[in-house]
Amino acid sequence: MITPPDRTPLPREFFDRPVLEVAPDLLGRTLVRTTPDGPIVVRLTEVEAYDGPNDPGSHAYRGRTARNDVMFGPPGHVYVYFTYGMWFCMNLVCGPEGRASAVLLRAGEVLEGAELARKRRLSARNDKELAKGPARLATALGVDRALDGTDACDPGETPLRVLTGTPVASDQVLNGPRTGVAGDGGVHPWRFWVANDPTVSPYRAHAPRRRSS
DNA sequence: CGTGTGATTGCCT
DNA sequence: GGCAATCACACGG
Repeated sequence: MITPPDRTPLPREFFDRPVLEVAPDLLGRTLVRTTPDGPIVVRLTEVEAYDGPNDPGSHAYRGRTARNDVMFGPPGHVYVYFTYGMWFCMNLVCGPEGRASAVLLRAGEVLEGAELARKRRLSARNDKELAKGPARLATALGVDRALDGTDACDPGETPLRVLTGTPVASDQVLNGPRTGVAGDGGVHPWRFWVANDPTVSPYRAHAPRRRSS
């Protein structure tokens, strides 16, 4: 018998903890994106931790700027950034406030609203690919910079929130090097994913760009 | 299946 | 000016 997922929103205290505690604890949780056309619901299967100014892989490593401002704010808020000239990726800010740590949401399994996600992810060959990768996840959910700084723990209307869901047992959580992170930041095994889950994105080591002629 | 490369813009040095 | 917390597609085995 299948236990229905718990639909209680995660409180701000959940995120007001060290990012290395929060990141694995997010796996299996339920991400809800509210759109005018209806909700899109995703079960989180892959995340990465970024630990503020002490982490060379973090956007906050070189201090506060206009882009990463939200990371330095209170936990439970959404940090969205634009990258490679085309894509958005989303994070949830963790505690303590001011440390500028955050969890990058990298992949998930679409539980509801797959038909809405498919309209934004026309190249997806099947439903497992709808949110397999951080930019794909953001695209599937219709997340862009308009959501940067929004509060995922607001008790009222929120475009994005996280529910208790059914957290993954710790022996089903694997970890390894972060994807696409260059230099010293690549040494930290701060990518966390659900074992044997087909919606987890393939690992890609960081590849420096070559000059085109 | 794998590897290689072009796309495209904003950010930071 | 260099390059990024990426993706899609082409091509070869």
